[in-house]
Amino acid sequence: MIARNPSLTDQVKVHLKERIVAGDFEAGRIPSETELAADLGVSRTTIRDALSRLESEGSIYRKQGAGTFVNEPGLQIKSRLEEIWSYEEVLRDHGYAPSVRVIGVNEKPADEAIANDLAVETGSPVLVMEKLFLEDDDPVILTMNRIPVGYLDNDGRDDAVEPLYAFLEAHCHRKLAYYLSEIVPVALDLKKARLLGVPKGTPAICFEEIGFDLDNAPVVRSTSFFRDDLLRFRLIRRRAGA
Amino acid sequence: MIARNPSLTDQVKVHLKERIVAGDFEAGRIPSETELAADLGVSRTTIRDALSRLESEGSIYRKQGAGTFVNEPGLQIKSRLEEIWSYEEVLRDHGYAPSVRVIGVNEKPADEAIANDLAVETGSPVLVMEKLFLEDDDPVILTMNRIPVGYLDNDGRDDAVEPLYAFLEAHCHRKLAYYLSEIVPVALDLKKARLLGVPKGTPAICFEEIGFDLDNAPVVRSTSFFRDDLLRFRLIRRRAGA
DNA sequence: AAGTGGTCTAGACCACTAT
DNA sequence: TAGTGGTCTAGACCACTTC
Repeated sequence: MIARNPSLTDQVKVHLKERIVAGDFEAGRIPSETELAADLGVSRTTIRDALSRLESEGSIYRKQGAGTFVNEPGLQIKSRLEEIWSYEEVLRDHGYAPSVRVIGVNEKPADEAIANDLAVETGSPVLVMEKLFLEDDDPVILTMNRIPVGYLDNDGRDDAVEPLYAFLEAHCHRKLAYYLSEIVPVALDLKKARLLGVPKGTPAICFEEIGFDLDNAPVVRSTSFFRDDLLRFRLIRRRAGA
Repeated sequence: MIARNPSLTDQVKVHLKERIVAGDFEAGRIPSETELAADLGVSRTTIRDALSRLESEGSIYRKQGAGTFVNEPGLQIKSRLEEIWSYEEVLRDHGYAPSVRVIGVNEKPADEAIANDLAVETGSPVLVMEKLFLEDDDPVILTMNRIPVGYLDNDGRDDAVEPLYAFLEAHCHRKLAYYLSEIVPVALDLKKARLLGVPKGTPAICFEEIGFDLDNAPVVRSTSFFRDDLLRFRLIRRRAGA
Protein backbone atom coordinates (compact mmCIF):
# COMPACT_ATOMS: atom_id res chain seq x y z
CA MET A 1 0.00 0.00 0.00
CA ILE A 2 2.73 2.46 -0.98
CA ALA A 3 2.73 3.29 -4.70
CA ARG A 4 0.74 6.23 -5.99
CA ASN A 5 -1.26 6.11 -9.17
CA PRO A 6 -3.73 4.65 -8.82
CA SER A 7 -4.24 7.02 -5.91
CA LEU A 8 -4.20 5.74 -2.34
CA THR A 9 -7.92 6.48 -2.14
CA ASP A 10 -8.56 4.33 -5.22
CA GLN A 11 -6.50 1.49 -3.83
CA VAL A 12 -8.30 1.64 -0.49
CA LYS A 13 -11.65 1.74 -2.27
CA VAL A 14 -10.87 -1.30 -4.42
CA HIS A 15 -9.46 -3.16 -1.42
CA LEU A 16 -12.55 -2.50 0.69
CA LYS A 17 -14.90 -3.32 -2.16
CA GLU A 18 -13.22 -6.70 -2.58
CA ARG A 19 -13.55 -7.46 1.12
CA ILE A 20 -17.20 -6.37 1.06
CA VAL A 21 -18.03 -8.58 -1.92
CA ALA A 22 -16.12 -11.48 -0.36
CA GLY A 23 -18.25 -11.11 2.78
CA ASP A 24 -15.24 -10.46 5.02
CA PHE A 25 -17.22 -8.25 7.35
CA GLU A 26 -19.30 -10.03 9.95
CA ALA A 27 -22.94 -9.02 10.16
CA GLY A 28 -22.30 -6.38 7.51
CA ARG A 29 -20.42 -4.19 9.95
CA ILE A 30 -17.35 -2.43 8.56
CA PRO A 31 -14.58 -1.43 11.01
CA SER A 32 -14.46 2.16 12.19
CA GLU A 33 -12.64 4.75 10.12
CA THR A 34 -9.94 5.14 12.76
CA GLU A 35 -9.35 1.40 12.83
CA LEU A 36 -9.18 1.12 9.03
CA ALA A 37 -6.76 4.03 8.90
CA ALA A 38 -4.46 2.34 11.41
CA ASP A 39 -4.73 -1.06 9.73
CA LEU A 40 -3.99 0.20 6.25
CA GLY A 41 -1.45 2.78 7.31
CA VAL A 42 -3.13 5.77 5.73
CA SER A 43 -4.83 8.85 7.13
CA ARG A 44 -8.45 8.89 8.16
CA THR A 45 -9.14 11.39 5.35
CA THR A 46 -8.04 8.86 2.75
CA ILE A 47 -10.27 6.22 4.33
CA ARG A 48 -13.18 8.65 4.40
CA ASP A 49 -12.75 9.55 0.72
CA ALA A 50 -12.80 5.88 -0.23
CA LEU A 51 -15.85 5.19 1.94
CA SER A 52 -17.66 8.21 0.52
CA ARG A 53 -17.27 6.83 -2.96
CA LEU A 54 -18.47 3.40 -1.92
CA GLU A 55 -21.43 5.08 -0.26
CA SER A 56 -22.39 7.06 -3.36
CA GLU A 57 -22.15 3.84 -5.36
CA GLY A 58 -24.58 2.24 -2.97
CA SER A 59 -22.15 -0.40 -1.69
CA ILE A 60 -22.26 0.79 1.92
CA TYR A 61 -24.18 3.16 4.15
CA ARG A 62 -23.12 5.14 7.19
CA LYS A 63 -24.95 6.13 10.33
CA GLN A 64 -23.44 8.88 12.41
CA GLY A 65 -22.62 7.66 15.87
CA ALA A 66 -23.36 4.06 14.95
CA GLY A 67 -20.98 2.84 12.27
CA THR A 68 -20.53 1.87 8.64
CA PHE A 69 -22.38 -1.08 7.13
CA VAL A 70 -22.60 -3.14 3.97
CA ASN A 71 -25.61 -2.23 1.81
CA GLU A 72 -26.88 -5.51 0.42
CA PRO A 73 -29.59 -4.14 -1.92
CA GLY A 74 -27.17 -1.60 -3.39
CA LEU A 75 -24.56 -4.28 -4.03
CA GLN A 76 -26.88 -5.98 -6.49
CA ILE A 77 -27.01 -3.08 -8.92
CA LYS A 78 -24.93 -3.94 -11.94
CA SER A 79 -25.43 -1.14 -14.44
CA ARG A 80 -25.80 2.14 -12.59
CA LEU A 81 -27.29 4.65 -14.98
CA GLU A 82 -24.98 7.54 -14.00
CA GLU A 83 -21.87 5.45 -14.57
CA ILE A 84 -22.50 3.80 -17.89
CA TRP A 85 -19.69 4.38 -20.29
CA SER A 86 -19.20 1.63 -22.81
CA TYR A 87 -22.12 -0.57 -23.78
CA GLU A 88 -19.77 -3.51 -24.23
CA GLU A 89 -18.91 -3.20 -20.55
CA VAL A 90 -22.56 -3.00 -19.56
CA LEU A 91 -23.30 -6.24 -21.36
CA ARG A 92 -20.20 -7.88 -19.92
CA ASP A 93 -21.27 -6.84 -16.41
CA HIS A 94 -24.54 -8.61 -17.06
CA GLY A 95 -22.64 -11.78 -17.80
CA TYR A 96 -23.04 -11.69 -21.55
CA ALA A 97 -20.42 -12.13 -24.23
CA PRO A 98 -20.99 -8.93 -26.20
CA SER A 99 -20.36 -8.31 -29.88
CA VAL A 100 -20.80 -5.27 -32.11
CA ARG A 101 -22.26 -5.03 -35.59
CA VAL A 102 -21.86 -1.87 -37.63
CA ILE A 103 -25.17 -1.14 -39.38
CA GLY A 104 -24.02 1.80 -41.39
CA VAL A 105 -21.59 4.72 -41.63
CA ASN A 106 -22.80 7.72 -43.62
CA GLU A 107 -22.11 11.37 -44.10
CA LYS A 108 -25.17 13.65 -43.89
CA PRO A 109 -25.88 17.34 -43.51
CA ALA A 110 -26.88 18.30 -39.95
CA ASP A 111 -30.47 19.34 -39.42
CA GLU A 112 -31.15 22.33 -37.24
CA ALA A 113 -31.62 20.48 -33.93
CA ILE A 114 -28.50 18.36 -34.31
CA ALA A 115 -26.43 21.32 -35.49
CA ASN A 116 -27.57 23.29 -32.47
CA ASP A 117 -26.65 20.49 -30.05
CA LEU A 118 -23.22 20.14 -31.64
CA ALA A 119 -22.62 23.88 -31.98
CA VAL A 120 -21.98 23.71 -35.74
CA GLU A 121 -23.67 25.33 -38.75
CA THR A 122 -26.95 23.86 -39.93
CA GLY A 123 -26.28 21.76 -43.01
CA SER A 124 -22.62 21.14 -42.24
CA PRO A 125 -21.60 17.51 -42.77
CA VAL A 126 -21.91 15.03 -39.91
CA LEU A 127 -20.64 11.47 -39.75
CA VAL A 128 -23.47 9.16 -38.69
CA MET A 129 -22.50 5.75 -37.32
CA GLU A 130 -25.18 3.19 -36.53
CA LYS A 131 -24.24 0.21 -34.40
CA LEU A 132 -25.98 -2.78 -32.90
CA PHE A 133 -24.74 -4.45 -29.68
CA LEU A 134 -25.56 -8.14 -29.28
CA GLU A 135 -25.26 -10.71 -26.53
CA ASP A 136 -24.52 -14.00 -28.26
CA ASP A 137 -26.96 -13.57 -31.16
CA ASP A 138 -29.63 -11.44 -29.47
CA PRO A 139 -29.59 -7.74 -30.30
CA VAL A 140 -29.82 -5.63 -27.13
CA ILE A 141 -28.79 -2.04 -27.90
CA LEU A 142 -29.12 0.07 -31.04
CA THR A 143 -27.11 3.32 -31.17
CA MET A 144 -26.62 6.17 -33.59
CA ASN A 145 -23.63 8.51 -33.08
CA ARG A 146 -23.27 11.78 -34.95
CA ILE A 147 -19.88 13.50 -35.13
CA PRO A 148 -19.14 16.69 -37.11
CA VAL A 149 -16.91 15.72 -40.04
CA GLY A 150 -14.79 18.80 -39.33
CA TYR A 151 -13.66 17.23 -36.05
CA LEU A 152 -12.16 14.22 -37.80
CA ASP A 153 -8.50 14.80 -38.54
CA ASN A 154 -8.11 11.61 -40.52
CA ASP A 155 -10.49 9.27 -42.21
CA GLY A 156 -10.94 6.41 -39.80
CA ARG A 157 -14.53 5.58 -40.43
CA ASP A 158 -13.54 1.95 -40.88
CA ASP A 159 -12.86 1.94 -37.14
CA ALA A 160 -16.55 2.38 -36.29
CA VAL A 161 -16.50 -0.94 -34.40
CA GLU A 162 -14.30 0.62 -31.74
CA PRO A 163 -15.97 1.96 -28.61
CA LEU A 164 -17.02 5.55 -29.20
CA TYR A 165 -14.63 7.08 -26.67
CA ALA A 166 -11.70 5.27 -28.27
CA PHE A 167 -12.81 6.37 -31.74
CA LEU A 168 -13.01 9.99 -30.62
CA GLU A 169 -9.57 9.89 -29.05
CA ALA A 170 -8.02 8.24 -32.08
CA HIS A 171 -9.62 10.36 -34.79
CA CYS A 172 -10.60 13.63 -33.12
CA HIS A 173 -8.01 13.86 -30.34
CA ARG A 174 -10.77 14.66 -27.88
CA LYS A 175 -11.55 12.83 -24.68
CA LEU A 176 -15.15 12.32 -23.66
CA ALA A 177 -15.78 13.81 -20.22
CA TYR A 178 -19.51 13.28 -19.76
CA TYR A 179 -22.87 12.87 -21.42
CA LEU A 180 -25.88 15.07 -20.85
CA SER A 181 -28.74 12.64 -21.33
CA GLU A 182 -32.46 12.78 -21.75
CA ILE A 183 -34.61 9.71 -21.15
CA VAL A 184 -37.43 9.33 -23.63
CA PRO A 185 -40.10 6.60 -23.84
CA VAL A 186 -40.85 5.40 -27.38
CA ALA A 187 -42.72 2.74 -29.31
CA LEU A 188 -40.20 1.17 -31.69
CA ASP A 189 -40.88 1.76 -35.37
CA LEU A 190 -40.66 -1.09 -37.85
CA LYS A 191 -37.03 -0.56 -38.82
CA LYS A 192 -35.71 -0.34 -35.26
CA ALA A 193 -37.95 -3.15 -34.04
CA ARG A 194 -36.58 -5.43 -36.78
CA LEU A 195 -33.00 -4.58 -35.92
CA LEU A 196 -33.68 -5.30 -32.24
CA GLY A 197 -35.65 -8.44 -33.03
CA VAL A 198 -38.91 -7.43 -31.35
CA PRO A 199 -42.45 -6.72 -32.63
CA LYS A 200 -43.17 -3.31 -34.11
CA GLY A 201 -44.51 -0.90 -31.51
CA THR A 202 -42.70 -2.51 -28.55
CA PRO A 203 -42.18 0.08 -25.77
CA ALA A 204 -38.53 0.98 -25.27
CA ILE A 205 -36.30 3.45 -23.47
CA CYS A 206 -34.46 5.90 -25.71
CA PHE A 207 -31.45 7.99 -24.61
CA GLU A 208 -31.05 11.29 -26.42
CA GLU A 209 -27.66 12.61 -25.41
CA ILE A 210 -24.83 14.99 -26.09
CA GLY A 211 -21.25 14.00 -25.31
CA PHE A 212 -18.86 16.71 -24.12
CA ASP A 213 -15.05 16.70 -24.07
CA LEU A 214 -12.70 17.86 -21.31
CA ASP A 215 -12.99 21.45 -22.54
CA ASN A 216 -16.75 21.19 -22.23
CA ALA A 217 -17.31 21.38 -25.97
CA PRO A 218 -19.93 19.09 -27.55
CA VAL A 219 -18.35 16.38 -29.71
CA VAL A 220 -21.02 13.79 -30.32
CA ARG A 221 -24.81 13.55 -30.46
CA SER A 222 -26.07 10.06 -29.68
CA THR A 223 -29.41 8.31 -29.78
CA SER A 224 -29.76 4.82 -28.27
CA PHE A 225 -32.52 2.23 -27.94
CA PHE A 226 -32.60 -0.70 -25.52
CA ARG A 227 -34.27 -4.10 -25.32
CA ASP A 228 -36.08 -3.74 -21.99
CA ASP A 229 -36.54 -7.51 -21.63
CA LEU A 230 -32.78 -8.07 -21.78
CA LEU A 231 -31.33 -4.96 -20.16
CA ARG A 232 -32.94 -2.88 -17.46
CA PHE A 233 -31.45 0.25 -15.92
CA ARG A 234 -31.29 0.88 -12.23
CA LEU A 235 -30.23 3.83 -10.15
CA ILE A 236 -30.18 5.13 -6.61
CA ARG A 237 -32.14 8.28 -5.90
CA ARG A 238 -31.23 10.31 -2.85
CA ARG A 239 -32.48 13.42 -1.19
CA ALA A 240 -31.01 16.43 -2.96
CA GLY A 241 -28.59 18.53 -0.88
CA ALA A 242 -29.22 22.26 -0.37
CA MET B 1 -19.91 33.19 7.44
CA ILE B 2 -19.59 32.01 11.06
CA ALA B 3 -22.60 29.96 12.18
CA ARG B 4 -22.57 26.20 11.76
CA ASN B 5 -25.61 24.29 10.70
CA PRO B 6 -26.06 24.52 7.86
CA SER B 7 -22.45 23.42 7.57
CA LEU B 8 -19.79 25.79 6.30
CA THR B 9 -19.51 23.65 3.18
CA ASP B 10 -23.23 23.99 2.52
CA GLN B 11 -23.09 27.74 3.00
CA VAL B 12 -20.13 28.05 0.67
CA LYS B 13 -21.86 25.87 -1.90
CA VAL B 14 -25.06 27.94 -1.83
CA HIS B 15 -23.07 31.17 -1.94
CA LEU B 16 -21.06 30.07 -4.96
CA LYS B 17 -24.12 28.68 -6.72
CA GLU B 18 -25.86 32.03 -6.36
CA ARG B 19 -22.88 33.87 -7.80
CA ILE B 20 -22.66 31.38 -10.67
CA VAL B 21 -26.34 31.75 -11.54
CA ALA B 22 -26.09 35.54 -11.24
CA GLY B 23 -23.23 35.48 -13.74
CA ASP B 24 -20.75 37.05 -11.32
CA PHE B 25 -17.80 35.23 -12.81
CA GLU B 26 -16.34 36.76 -15.96
CA ALA B 27 -15.93 34.44 -18.91
CA GLY B 28 -17.14 31.58 -16.76
CA ARG B 29 -13.88 31.46 -14.83
CA ILE B 30 -14.21 30.85 -11.10
CA PRO B 31 -11.41 32.14 -8.81
CA SER B 32 -8.80 29.65 -7.64
CA GLU B 33 -9.46 27.54 -4.57
CA THR B 34 -6.75 29.35 -2.60
CA GLU B 35 -8.27 32.70 -3.48
CA LEU B 36 -11.81 31.63 -2.55
CA ALA B 37 -10.54 30.23 0.75
CA ALA B 38 -8.88 33.55 1.61
CA ASP B 39 -11.88 35.61 0.48
CA LEU B 40 -14.44 33.60 2.44
CA GLY B 41 -12.23 32.99 5.45
CA VAL B 42 -12.44 29.19 5.38
CA SER B 43 -9.94 26.45 4.67
CA ARG B 44 -9.21 25.25 1.19
CA THR B 45 -10.68 21.85 2.13
CA THR B 46 -14.06 23.44 2.78
CA ILE B 47 -13.91 25.23 -0.56
CA ARG B 48 -12.96 22.00 -2.30
CA ASP B 49 -15.85 20.09 -0.73
CA ALA B 50 -18.31 22.74 -1.89
CA LEU B 51 -16.81 22.80 -5.40
CA SER B 52 -16.88 19.00 -5.59
CA ARG B 53 -20.59 19.01 -4.93
CA LEU B 54 -21.21 21.71 -7.51
CA GLU B 55 -19.15 19.66 -9.94
CA SER B 56 -21.14 16.47 -9.36
CA GLU B 57 -24.32 18.48 -9.85
CA GLY B 58 -22.98 19.63 -13.18
CA SER B 59 -22.83 23.33 -12.29
CA ILE B 60 -19.08 23.63 -12.78
CA TYR B 61 -16.15 21.67 -14.17
CA ARG B 62 -12.51 21.61 -13.19
CA LYS B 63 -9.35 21.16 -15.21
CA GLN B 64 -6.22 20.30 -13.32
CA GLY B 65 -3.59 22.96 -13.80
CA ALA B 66 -5.99 25.26 -15.61
CA GLY B 67 -8.80 26.29 -13.28
CA THR B 68 -12.46 25.95 -12.40
CA PHE B 69 -15.20 27.03 -14.80
CA VAL B 70 -18.95 27.49 -15.02
CA ASN B 71 -20.65 24.62 -16.88
CA GLU B 72 -23.40 26.26 -18.93
CA PRO B 73 -25.06 23.10 -20.30
CA GLY B 74 -25.17 21.53 -16.85
CA LEU B 75 -26.78 24.62 -15.35
CA GLN B 76 -29.85 24.10 -17.48
CA ILE B 77 -30.79 20.75 -15.95
CA LYS B 78 -33.77 21.24 -13.69
CA SER B 79 -34.82 17.79 -12.53
CA ARG B 80 -31.75 15.62 -12.09
CA LEU B 81 -32.89 12.04 -11.95
CA GLU B 82 -30.66 11.05 -9.01
CA GLU B 83 -31.89 13.89 -6.86
CA ILE B 84 -35.63 13.73 -7.25
CA TRP B 85 -37.37 13.61 -3.94
CA SER B 86 -40.80 15.14 -3.96
CA TYR B 87 -42.79 15.33 -7.18
CA GLU B 88 -44.32 18.60 -6.05
CA GLU B 89 -40.83 20.06 -6.01
CA VAL B 90 -40.06 18.68 -9.45
CA LEU B 91 -43.12 20.36 -10.90
CA ARG B 92 -42.36 23.58 -9.04
CA ASP B 93 -38.81 23.56 -10.43
CA HIS B 94 -40.35 23.35 -13.88
CA GLY B 95 -42.28 26.51 -13.18
CA TYR B 96 -45.64 24.88 -12.64
CA ALA B 97 -48.12 25.38 -9.82
CA PRO B 98 -48.50 21.77 -8.67
CA SER B 99 -51.52 20.18 -7.04
CA VAL B 100 -52.25 16.67 -5.78
CA ARG B 101 -55.37 14.58 -6.21
CA VAL B 102 -55.79 11.38 -4.21
CA ILE B 103 -57.27 8.74 -6.51
CA GLY B 104 -57.72 6.06 -3.91
CA VAL B 105 -56.54 4.62 -0.60
CA ASN B 106 -57.07 0.91 -0.13
CA GLU B 107 -55.87 -1.97 1.96
CA LYS B 108 -54.88 -5.08 0.00
CA PRO B 109 -52.98 -8.29 0.64
CA ALA B 110 -49.43 -8.18 -0.74
CA ASP B 111 -48.70 -10.40 -3.71
CA GLU B 112 -45.48 -12.35 -3.74
CA ALA B 113 -43.34 -9.82 -5.61
CA ILE B 114 -44.42 -6.86 -3.49
CA ALA B 115 -44.08 -8.83 -0.25
CA ASN B 116 -40.57 -9.83 -1.25
CA ASP B 117 -39.56 -6.24 -2.03
CA LEU B 118 -40.96 -5.06 1.29
CA ALA B 119 -39.60 -7.99 3.31
CA VAL B 120 -43.02 -8.98 4.68
CA GLU B 121 -45.11 -12.15 4.46
CA THR B 122 -47.01 -12.80 1.23
CA GLY B 123 -50.65 -11.91 1.78
CA SER B 124 -50.01 -9.53 4.67
CA PRO B 125 -52.03 -6.30 4.38
CA VAL B 126 -50.53 -3.35 2.52
CA LEU B 127 -51.87 0.19 2.32
CA VAL B 128 -52.07 1.25 -1.32
CA MET B 129 -52.27 4.98 -2.04
CA GLU B 130 -52.82 6.20 -5.57
CA LYS B 131 -52.13 9.86 -6.33
CA LEU B 132 -52.16 12.11 -9.35
CA PHE B 133 -49.93 15.20 -9.60
CA LEU B 134 -51.20 18.02 -11.79
CA GLU B 135 -49.82 21.27 -13.11
CA ASP B 136 -52.75 23.66 -13.26
CA ASP B 137 -55.32 21.21 -14.62
CA ASP B 138 -53.04 18.92 -16.62
CA PRO B 139 -52.17 15.58 -15.02
CA VAL B 140 -48.41 14.92 -15.19
CA ILE B 141 -47.51 12.13 -12.76
CA LEU B 142 -49.43 9.09 -11.56
CA THR B 143 -48.04 7.25 -8.53
CA MET B 144 -48.94 4.22 -6.45
CA ASN B 145 -47.31 3.80 -3.02
CA ARG B 146 -47.55 0.56 -1.04
CA ILE B 147 -46.78 0.55 2.68
CA PRO B 148 -47.14 -2.48 4.98
CA VAL B 149 -50.06 -1.79 7.30
CA GLY B 150 -47.99 -3.15 10.18
CA TYR B 151 -45.65 -0.16 9.85
CA LEU B 152 -48.44 2.33 10.50
CA ASP B 153 -48.68 3.13 14.20
CA ASN B 154 -51.81 5.20 13.81
CA ASP B 155 -54.47 5.44 11.18
CA GLY B 156 -53.57 8.52 9.20
CA ARG B 157 -54.70 7.42 5.79
CA ASP B 158 -56.61 10.67 5.43
CA ASP B 159 -53.22 12.35 5.18
CA ALA B 160 -52.47 10.71 1.84
CA VAL B 161 -52.20 14.14 0.20
CA GLU B 162 -49.01 14.79 2.14
CA PRO B 163 -45.70 14.14 0.40
CA LEU B 164 -44.73 10.52 0.93
CA TYR B 165 -41.66 11.21 3.05
CA ALA B 166 -43.73 13.39 5.39
CA PHE B 167 -46.44 10.73 5.61
CA LEU B 168 -43.87 8.07 6.51
CA GLU B 169 -42.31 10.22 9.21
CA ALA B 170 -45.69 11.13 10.70
CA HIS B 171 -47.28 7.70 10.67
CA CYS B 172 -44.41 5.21 10.61
CA HIS B 173 -41.66 7.17 12.39
CA ARG B 174 -39.26 6.24 9.62
CA LYS B 175 -37.22 8.59 7.50
CA LEU B 176 -36.71 7.82 3.83
CA ALA B 177 -33.01 7.60 3.01
CA TYR B 178 -33.01 6.57 -0.65
CA TYR B 179 -34.87 4.85 -3.44
CA LEU B 180 -33.59 1.94 -5.47
CA SER B 181 -35.23 2.54 -8.82
CA GLU B 182 -35.76 0.63 -12.03
CA ILE B 183 -36.66 2.45 -15.23
CA VAL B 184 -39.20 0.63 -17.35
CA PRO B 185 -40.74 1.63 -20.70
CA VAL B 186 -44.47 0.98 -21.00
CA ALA B 187 -47.46 1.66 -23.23
CA LEU B 188 -50.16 3.16 -20.97
CA ASP B 189 -53.26 1.01 -20.50
CA LEU B 190 -56.72 2.52 -20.78
CA LYS B 191 -57.16 3.32 -17.08
CA LYS B 192 -53.78 5.02 -16.65
CA ALA B 193 -54.04 6.80 -19.99
CA ARG B 194 -57.39 8.26 -18.97
CA LEU B 195 -56.06 9.43 -15.62
CA LEU B 196 -53.10 11.08 -17.35
CA GLY B 197 -55.27 12.52 -20.10
CA VAL B 198 -53.50 10.89 -23.06
CA PRO B 199 -54.53 8.32 -25.70
CA LYS B 200 -54.45 4.64 -24.73
CA GLY B 201 -51.11 3.07 -25.63
CA THR B 202 -49.06 6.26 -25.31
CA PRO B 203 -45.41 5.38 -24.54
CA ALA B 204 -44.38 6.42 -21.04
CA ILE B 205 -41.57 6.01 -18.54
CA CYS B 206 -42.40 3.97 -15.46
CA PHE B 207 -40.34 3.93 -12.23
CA GLU B 208 -40.51 0.75 -10.22
CA GLU B 209 -38.85 1.49 -6.92
CA ILE B 210 -38.27 0.52 -3.33
CA GLY B 211 -37.81 3.19 -0.66
CA PHE B 212 -35.42 2.43 2.23
CA ASP B 213 -35.17 4.11 5.62
CA LEU B 214 -32.06 5.18 7.53
CA ASP B 215 -31.63 1.65 8.87
CA ASN B 216 -31.67 0.35 5.32
CA ALA B 217 -34.98 -1.42 5.76
CA PRO B 218 -37.55 -1.28 2.91
CA VAL B 219 -40.57 0.84 3.84
CA VAL B 220 -42.39 1.60 0.62
CA ARG B 221 -42.82 0.11 -2.82
CA SER B 222 -43.71 2.72 -5.45
CA THR B 223 -44.74 2.67 -9.08
CA SER B 224 -44.93 5.93 -11.02
CA PHE B 225 -45.89 6.98 -14.54
CA PHE B 226 -44.99 10.25 -16.26
CA ARG B 227 -46.36 12.40 -19.06
CA ASP B 228 -43.34 12.56 -21.34
CA ASP B 229 -44.67 15.57 -23.22
CA LEU B 230 -44.83 17.60 -20.00
CA LEU B 231 -41.95 16.28 -17.94
CA ARG B 232 -38.71 14.90 -19.23
CA PHE B 233 -35.89 13.53 -17.09
CA ARG B 234 -32.29 14.44 -17.58
CA LEU B 235 -29.08 13.25 -16.04
CA ILE B 236 -25.34 13.51 -16.34
CA ARG B 237 -23.44 10.35 -17.10
CA ARG B 238 -19.77 10.19 -16.22
CA ARG B 239 -17.00 7.69 -16.61
CA ALA B 240 -17.19 5.20 -13.76
CA GLY B 241 -14.27 5.26 -11.34
CA ALA B 242 -12.29 2.08 -10.62
C1' DA C 1 -19.30 7.55 29.18
C1' DA C 2 -17.27 5.58 25.23
C1' DG C 3 -17.10 5.13 20.53
C1' DT C 4 -18.69 6.34 15.94
C1' DG C 5 -19.13 9.20 11.85
C1' DG C 6 -19.34 14.52 10.39
C1' DT C 7 -16.93 18.84 9.89
C1' DC C 8 -13.04 21.78 9.63
C1' DT C 9 -8.28 23.42 9.83
C1' DA C 10 -3.32 24.20 8.22
C1' DG C 11 0.01 22.69 5.70
C1' DA C 12 2.74 19.68 2.50
C1' DC C 13 3.77 17.87 -1.93
C1' DC C 14 2.48 16.33 -6.65
C1' DA C 15 0.65 16.59 -11.60
C1' DC C 16 -0.71 19.35 -14.91
C1' DT C 17 -1.56 23.70 -17.83
C1' DA C 18 -0.47 27.87 -19.40
C1' DT C 19 2.78 31.26 -21.35
C1' DT D 1 8.30 28.86 -14.42
C1' DA D 2 4.26 30.29 -12.01
C1' DG D 3 -0.16 29.05 -10.85
C1' DT D 4 -3.82 25.75 -10.84
C1' DG D 5 -6.33 21.71 -9.15
C1' DG D 6 -5.36 16.67 -7.04
C1' DT D 7 -3.86 13.99 -3.15
C1' DC D 8 -2.58 13.15 1.49
C1' DT D 9 -1.43 13.96 6.35
C1' DA D 10 -2.25 14.85 11.45
C1' DG D 11 -4.98 16.60 14.51
C1' DA D 12 -8.98 19.06 16.59
C1' DC D 13 -13.71 19.38 17.89
C1' DC D 14 -18.69 18.31 17.29
C1' DA D 15 -23.13 15.47 16.88
C1' DC D 16 -24.92 11.36 17.49
C1' DT D 17 -25.81 6.43 18.93
C1' DT D 18 -25.22 2.93 22.06
C1' DC D 19 -24.80 0.87 26.47
